[in-house]
Amino acid sequence: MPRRKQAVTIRHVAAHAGVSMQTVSRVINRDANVRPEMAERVQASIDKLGYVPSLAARRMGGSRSYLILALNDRERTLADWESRMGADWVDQMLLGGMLTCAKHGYRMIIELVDTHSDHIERELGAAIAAVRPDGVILTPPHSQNPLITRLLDEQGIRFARIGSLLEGPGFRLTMDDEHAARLATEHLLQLGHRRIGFVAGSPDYELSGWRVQGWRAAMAEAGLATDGLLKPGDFSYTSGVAAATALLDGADPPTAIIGSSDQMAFGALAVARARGLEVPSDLSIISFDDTPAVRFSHPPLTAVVQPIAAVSARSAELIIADCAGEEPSHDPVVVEASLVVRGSTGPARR
Amino acid sequence: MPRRKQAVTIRHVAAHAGVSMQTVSRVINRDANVRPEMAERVQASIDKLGYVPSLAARRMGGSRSYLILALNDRERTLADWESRMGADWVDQMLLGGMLTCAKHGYRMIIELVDTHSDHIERELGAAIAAVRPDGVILTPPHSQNPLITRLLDEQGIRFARIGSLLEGPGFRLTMDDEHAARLATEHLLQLGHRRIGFVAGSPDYELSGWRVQGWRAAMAEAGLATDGLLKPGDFSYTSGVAAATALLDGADPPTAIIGSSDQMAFGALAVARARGLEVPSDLSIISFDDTPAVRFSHPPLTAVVQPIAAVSARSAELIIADCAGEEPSHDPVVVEASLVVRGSTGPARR
DNA sequence: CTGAAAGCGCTAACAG
DNA sequence: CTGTTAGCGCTTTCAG
Repeated sequence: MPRRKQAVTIRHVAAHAGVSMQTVSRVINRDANVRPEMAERVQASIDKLGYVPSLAARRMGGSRSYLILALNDRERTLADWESRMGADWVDQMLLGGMLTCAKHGYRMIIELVDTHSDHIERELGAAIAAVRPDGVILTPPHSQNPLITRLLDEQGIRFARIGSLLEGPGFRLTMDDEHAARLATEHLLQLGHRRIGFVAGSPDYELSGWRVQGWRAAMAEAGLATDGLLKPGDFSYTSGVAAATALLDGADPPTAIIGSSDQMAFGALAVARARGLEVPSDLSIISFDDTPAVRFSHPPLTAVVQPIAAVSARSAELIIADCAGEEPSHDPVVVEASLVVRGSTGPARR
Repeated sequence: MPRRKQAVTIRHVAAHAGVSMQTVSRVINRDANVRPEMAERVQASIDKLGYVPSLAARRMGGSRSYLILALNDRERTLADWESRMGADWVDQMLLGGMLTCAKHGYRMIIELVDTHSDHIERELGAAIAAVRPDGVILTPPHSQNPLITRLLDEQGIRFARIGSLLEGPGFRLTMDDEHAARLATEHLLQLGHRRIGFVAGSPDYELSGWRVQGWRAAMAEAGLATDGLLKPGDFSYTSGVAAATALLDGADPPTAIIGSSDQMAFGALAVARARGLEVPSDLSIISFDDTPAVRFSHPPLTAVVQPIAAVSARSAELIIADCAGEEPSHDPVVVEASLVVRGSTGPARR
């Protein structure tokens, strides 16, 4: 094989511009201590030679790695990919995170880690040792896993926790699930619904509780009772079926159901269909997530949109700004979710 | 901020095991020239200390970067992500490529590059200079872009070309689109169809031609004419609508249509519906790609499955084996596509 | 504001 | 088979 063409290094640029390597380094790192004309000259050489610094060498030099790790739950992610049902959580993370990284010269690397695993620390530790990322973006349920956050904290690696408000290190970001649940509930209230059922998400997720709170609060403000209207679930289709069945079998069944995930809402839709209930005329349904599938059901689902791309982008920004030395606030960042009205919600039947 | 905990390096392991750094290096690189007992002792120290070599340092040492770049078309990928219609090309690449990389200690980095851009070389060159990947996986249409393949070749970077059989450097992989088109055509022939329309994909893609060939060959073998049955398309929904319209407006309209993409097949489905044709009783439809959306249409589409995960995995394997010094064959690798029969195909109407 | 020196963690090329 | 030596390309000291 032909010898790999030697790439242009900082040394070449230095020679070309007639300055020290150090000055070139200062220019590429936007260091203030460079005379403008000097910087300009160096920049000209950089452009001329098409110089791009090597990530590996920069890392070795003792500075940043310009790498951000996006951690996702291995089991769930693989199941999503293999089932090919269109769940696009990772894509949205890439859309927001990767593009933001690119804008700042960073790259994003996706990493899958088991949640329910005793060697979680070994797995994550190995990834960190190998990659030495400048930051890690944690999604639920990792974002609230103390094994993970502690490890990261000990290693002095900054990280963002999406969907967690637990005290502790790391940037916290939420999509204000409570508010989102209110939005959904209020939409139904405006349509005249009075009995609105709610299917909770897995209790392992902080945000499951927030969503219940939002629904409860909106119902309370409307002066409505919630007795028998809350059913547990775990985000899965089957749990949605079970919850909807329980809800509709109740003494005073709801005319609308909010599911804490798209899958659970689909479960409710199936139950409705099986019982000959028309959606939305007999039963309105709202889901959480707004994954692609909700666009394809009949009717398509009114859904709470999780702005994953936006929150990933913010996560990356927080990490990158922190790397750059900007002293950032550690207050939770809120990227508000919104409601997209589609065909699964309509006026309550009188 | 607390000083970043100094990670364990090869030096620590060497000291712990009482050997030279070089010996440790040999062990982690599975070099043959190490006595088994020695290797065992070193490995014990590695495990004890939880040592994981730094990617950056390995790169700097002059060996591999353990990074593989997966190049995708920027415009199309972003459009897919933003539309949230469930296209999962990137996910499938990750599923196959990332997992394979992980198995060998590599990581995969997704990179988006404009196809129709004059600064394509600058963009790609910069990515390569920064990352110094050990290999690049090219998907269509990049895989047949001479600007890209030449650049990679000049830089001495190995790469895999998915969906291209053009002569030249790089590993070539296909999903045997010709065979796939035959499969689809033969399925329809068996159902008694004699007039089978075909909507071609964008002529910018080599595989568009292969698919047409497969269809033509199968028709010829069945002794059937193809006059007026081939319509051009560009993979898009609207082109599918146009093609299906032209086909059904023809003198002797087809009873079945094969679309070279899911989107074009959806276009055909829409046209059929608009004309009051029942699918599959009045018109059978088959699509190429098998993206998630085909599972959600009514009826769900019979489709040619593009085994993107498998072909990405093979790509990564080829690159990694090549890096490891194994002398690989440069014959095209074929990962066969398959046909999934769903509800959009049925017996031809008599 | 700029330059020189030292070293990051690892591996290649040699010695032994 | 194992150890020694010399960098890789950059950034961090620290001088000027």
